[in-house]
Amino acid sequence: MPEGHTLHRLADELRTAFAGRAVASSSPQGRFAAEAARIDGRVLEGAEAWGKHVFVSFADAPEQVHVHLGLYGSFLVTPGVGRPVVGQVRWRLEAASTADLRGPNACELLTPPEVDALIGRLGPDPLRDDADPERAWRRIHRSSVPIAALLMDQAVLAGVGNVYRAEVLFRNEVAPMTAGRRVTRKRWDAMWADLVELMREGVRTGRIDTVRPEHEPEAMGREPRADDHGGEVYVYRREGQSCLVCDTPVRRRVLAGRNLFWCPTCQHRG
DNA sequence: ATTCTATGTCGAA
DNA sequence: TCGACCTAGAATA
Repeated sequence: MPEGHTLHRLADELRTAFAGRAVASSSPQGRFAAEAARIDGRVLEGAEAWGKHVFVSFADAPEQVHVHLGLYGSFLVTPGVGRPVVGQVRWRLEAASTADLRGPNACELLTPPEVDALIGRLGPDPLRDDADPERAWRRIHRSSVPIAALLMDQAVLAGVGNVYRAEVLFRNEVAPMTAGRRVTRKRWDAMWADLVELMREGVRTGRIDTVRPEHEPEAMGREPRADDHGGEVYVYRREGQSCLVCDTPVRRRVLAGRNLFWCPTCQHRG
């Protein structure tokens, strides 16, 4: 379930489990075998997330392993070593703990210039202290592209995915098809602050919860719902169900190949 | 048993 | 705008 919070959480887990330790590195599936062998036995130095990308570094090695989970990748860290391999494991790290990477969009060794180039293509990440939201604003405020598409553009903002996109638009009452240039500065500032808060909470809890206390089912006299993405949300994947705030049926449309969910009543601002 | 779907991204048409 | 990538679990038959 990879949006930015998942990757920052993963970087934290990898550091906690492996930083400062010599790690066994292998590719049970074989597709990362040659690269994994080059890392084998080295001391893992760090792991860091930029948007939806994770970079793992090793002592005495200039190259870093770049991992991108894509739509269905997973990187599971569990205690203990020597566990039998189940299914397709692209990369396995072992040192007291075991980390199994499956189905990634990318798992590759990158040179320092390649890492810099990749990071250079990314917009500010709300989860990073060094993020500069002004860079995102400069792109947004002179764009005719709908704000819903801009939020998903990793060159504009790094780490926001389909759930945070839908939810931050809802929480700030912004109509998704509003052109970037029609979004006010005040609204953008509020959306950025909201993303920082929501995504930090996501890193803390490992799930995406966006519903404010006053709109929780209990407060609204409704039955609690169990969402299949593991959190509580206003509109994401709630097509046809009534809006938690105004009862209007939640709408869905496909925008740039992705499902966009919104409440046509609550979301009316630019 | 098979088809479908997904919180993502790239490159060709 | 579309298919490809590539995996696991859920839904359908």
